[in-house]
Amino acid sequence: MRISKMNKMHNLSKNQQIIFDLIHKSPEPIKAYAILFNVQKKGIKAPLQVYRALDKLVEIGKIHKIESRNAFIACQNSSCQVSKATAFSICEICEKVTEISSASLSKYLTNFKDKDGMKYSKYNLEFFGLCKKCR
Amino acid sequence: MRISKMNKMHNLSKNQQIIFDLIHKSPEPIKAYAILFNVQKKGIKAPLQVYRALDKLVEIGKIHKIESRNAFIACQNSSCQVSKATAFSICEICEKVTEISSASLSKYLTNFKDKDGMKYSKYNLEFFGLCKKCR
DNA sequence: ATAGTTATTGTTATAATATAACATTGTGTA
DNA sequence: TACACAATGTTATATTATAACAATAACTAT
Ligand SMILES: [Zn+2]
Ligand SMILES: [Zn+2]
Ligand SMILES: [Zn+2]
Ligand SMILES: [Zn+2]
Repeated sequence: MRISKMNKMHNLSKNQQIIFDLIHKSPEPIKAYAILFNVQKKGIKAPLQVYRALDKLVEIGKIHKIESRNAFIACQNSSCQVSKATAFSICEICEKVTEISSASLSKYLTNFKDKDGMKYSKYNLEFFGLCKKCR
Repeated sequence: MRISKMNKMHNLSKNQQIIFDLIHKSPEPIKAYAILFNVQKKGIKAPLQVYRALDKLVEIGKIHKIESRNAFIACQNSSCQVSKATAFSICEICEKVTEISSASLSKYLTNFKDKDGMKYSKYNLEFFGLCKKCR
């Protein structure tokens, strides 16, 4: 039986793979139009092609959007099957972003209840400060 | 001695006041161009006039930007002198946003250290889920 | 195999969000 | 009064993101 080129394990499609590879090798968050510029040599010509791949990659947790920067990074956790509980530290000088994977932080936030006793299904946390190098 | 029209206590300038008033009476986060549309009758004609007022209002903690929505709400805490430690709950259906003021949450996050022992000077947290009405 | 279904791609145009640059006026301070 | 700084006005432009439509590729279930 022939192996499918695209199966249930979220194997990436051509555009998704091209764009993921670029984000993955980028040392800092990369913006949509910077991605577009970089993949034009691979035949991806239009913003929509980029945004569609980004949407999918975010949906399956391979990348995350840094909301305060409108930029994207590869998941550094290898455990974010879904982007529903994310935390990052962002250096305000060099713009380096690190994904925080702290069991106690995620436990605290996942279990957090507001004053009405309400729990939430998803969160995104961005810390700001200066990274080691920039202090 | 004459009382200054604009003093150190962050009294708002004309445009800042107009725009703050609008945001303050808005029941949900409002976007920059919706603000622009609403204040044109008051003589504010250009996006830059809106964005400049927004920048200042954010800086002094009178409003906050909801990053995932590119929209602005008035501070609901009356204690955010500066926008450096913010947390919100966002309903994914009706888009209602509530500012969370939980002493234990802010204490936890303000004191949070990453695995390098690093503390951060600022954070923004957005929780997502369904509000009471939408469940 | 094959029809039906869904995901992905390609393409053009346009919407929505945000800033640059420059000139001018208002305000607080000394 | 002079200086410095904050705020305003204005035009143009940059950046980020989506709408709408058509075509192809891949998966599902007979
Ligand atoms: Zn991740
Ligand atoms: Zn840094
Ligand atoms: Zn506040
Ligand atoms: Zn709701």
